[in-house]
Amino acid sequence: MSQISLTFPDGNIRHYDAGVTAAEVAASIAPSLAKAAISAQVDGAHYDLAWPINADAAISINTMKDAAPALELIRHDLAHIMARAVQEIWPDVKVTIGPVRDYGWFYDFDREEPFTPEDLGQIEAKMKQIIAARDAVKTEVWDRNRAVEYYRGKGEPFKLELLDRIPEGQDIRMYWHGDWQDLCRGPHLQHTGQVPADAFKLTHVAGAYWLGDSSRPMLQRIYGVAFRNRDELKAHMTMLEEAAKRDHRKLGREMDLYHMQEEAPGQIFWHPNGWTVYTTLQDYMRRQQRRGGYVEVNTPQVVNRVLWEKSGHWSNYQENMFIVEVDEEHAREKTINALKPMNCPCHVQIFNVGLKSYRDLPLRMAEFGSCARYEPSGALHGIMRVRGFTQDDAHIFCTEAQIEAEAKKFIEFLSNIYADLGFHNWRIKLSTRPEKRIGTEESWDFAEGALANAVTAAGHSYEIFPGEGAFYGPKLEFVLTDAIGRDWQCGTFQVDPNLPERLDASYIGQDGAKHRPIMLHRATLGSFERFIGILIEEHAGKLPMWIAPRQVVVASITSEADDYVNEVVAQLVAAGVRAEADTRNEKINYKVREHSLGKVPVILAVGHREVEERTVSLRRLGEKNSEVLALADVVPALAREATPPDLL
RNA sequence: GCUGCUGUAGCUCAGUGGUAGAGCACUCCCUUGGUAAGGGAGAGGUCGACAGUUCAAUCCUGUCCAGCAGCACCA
Repeated sequence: MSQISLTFPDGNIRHYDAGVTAAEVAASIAPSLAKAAISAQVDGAHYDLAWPINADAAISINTMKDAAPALELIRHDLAHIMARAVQEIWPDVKVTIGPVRDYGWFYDFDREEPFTPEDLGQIEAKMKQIIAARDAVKTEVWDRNRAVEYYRGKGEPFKLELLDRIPEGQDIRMYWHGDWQDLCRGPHLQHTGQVPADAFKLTHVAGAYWLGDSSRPMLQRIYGVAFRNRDELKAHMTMLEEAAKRDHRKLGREMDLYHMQEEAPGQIFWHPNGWTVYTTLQDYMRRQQRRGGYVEVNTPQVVNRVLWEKSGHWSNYQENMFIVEVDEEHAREKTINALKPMNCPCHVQIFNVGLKSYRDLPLRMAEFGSCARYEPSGALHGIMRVRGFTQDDAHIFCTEAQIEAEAKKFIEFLSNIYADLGFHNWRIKLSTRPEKRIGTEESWDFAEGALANAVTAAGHSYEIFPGEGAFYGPKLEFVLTDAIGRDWQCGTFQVDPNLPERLDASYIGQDGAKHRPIMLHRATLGSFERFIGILIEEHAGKLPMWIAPRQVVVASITSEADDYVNEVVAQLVAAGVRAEADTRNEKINYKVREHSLGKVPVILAVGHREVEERTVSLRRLGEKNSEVLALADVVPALAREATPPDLL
């Protein structure tokens, strides 16, 4: 038998017979390690302790202390244990797949009746029994025909389909614990008892399409979370509770920012507080765009279908558009219009008026464009995914050679704005050519290269999402994460040679001939609605002072201070601060509590003492202590704090 | 759009086949109180909408609407 050399993390090299398992390697080092071992990394790949190692490799033995592999194994094995538990309780349920995901796993089942919350309790109890049984786990490599026979005999159509999808030549591995088996590539723990029985929880059931395809059957997906021990599980549950407190839908109500109601699903009734946030942000963006070399325009809401036919939206986007039929006088047929779902076709109309010269390029045309999209009902989510929204949209008409510089300029523009708004953790995705696309390979190479170079030149990195680009060109997406870890695309930068072509945009080049411009679609915040939602969650409602709708509340401690309260408010308002008086007949405790819950950044309390001394007692949101300051000093200081960062 | 769940006062939620309750919020009164809920009284609901079953429906059934969790969608 041939020998192989395994290199350990400390640089040691040991020699073993080829085919040695990680379990044997661990045993050769120390009995304690053999006992603690759960898996190994072999040349970076995650290996089951029982798999043979056939060639020289770098190896390290994993124990429960290695969080990533430990969690992977625990969650993975729990998926199998759950599937077994379900089949033991309901033998006719068909099993499908059950991958590991953030914080846990899920498994999809095919069953007539829905799983109920009580069922989850029953499944959990059964899982604990399986764990307590400490059934040994074994993996076998099966011949394809045998596996097909087996699943045919058992009547597991989904497994048969999975087998079909395993490429010829790849091992078909069967995973066993007790009498139960599942098709699985592993790796696994050595026995079910290695899974902590008190550190997992089944969380919820939801529908999910088989293989993610909406034309396939809908299965029932059971989600679970799992950790290495009870404390980690508890910490996770606490984290979820904290995240729920940041939910913009809850905070939006508590801060009296907006509401929604069923007569206008997916649309927002902005209250005075919310509209203050909105307009503050919009004013800020308008200043930024002016500085950034944009011109601002405004275009119609209701546009005849003829334009949408030309732009291609009518054939590609119609089911997402609000169609408006108008019975015009004297017209033989109804006129069909659509609310604009995007601003781009209208911007091209402006570009197309008059002749444009190469000297006009790049032409950066911005609009706070109100759009209406008939989003699927199940997609609606608070103010983050709505049917009526306003984009901070712009289209840059330019030449191909200008793409890279414009992209770099935009990334810098966006970085500064995100920083001003308190966002420092965001990612850039580069979506490249999809399968269905137009344009030459050279033009794709060029555009993708220009975007990639621009990101690097602006000092950022990007992740590539192959095939995720639009059919006409690649794009950059700027992604922020919400309170419970969901990603939201906000900024975007897309290269589009298609729409200028369709809508016949052109400019006169240096050579005196007509040329086709490239159009760059770009948005920084994305939509004000979504961005405000993220802003609320990011700051847990404690918005930066300059954005907060009510910046200062001046509260009287005794009604004898009311006149002074009004004087302080008047001075603050005159200095440009959004200040309000609270002279209600309530105790100061009550007022402090209420305005703290309402997320007012600064409360100024005034009583006899402050009236006498012409001071205020200043308390900041989230702080216990207050400080007494001279009114003459406080007004300019707060005015400064309340000023948008670009105006300081 | 699909699967499941939910819809009772402004908010959070009890509850019942015989047309409804709590706490907070709101209004008024008392209280003038020093940094996260002072006390009392009062007002407030077509029990999501529409059908059906029933002597009787907020409760049972059906359809629809909306919300929630996922999935799909998100040029």
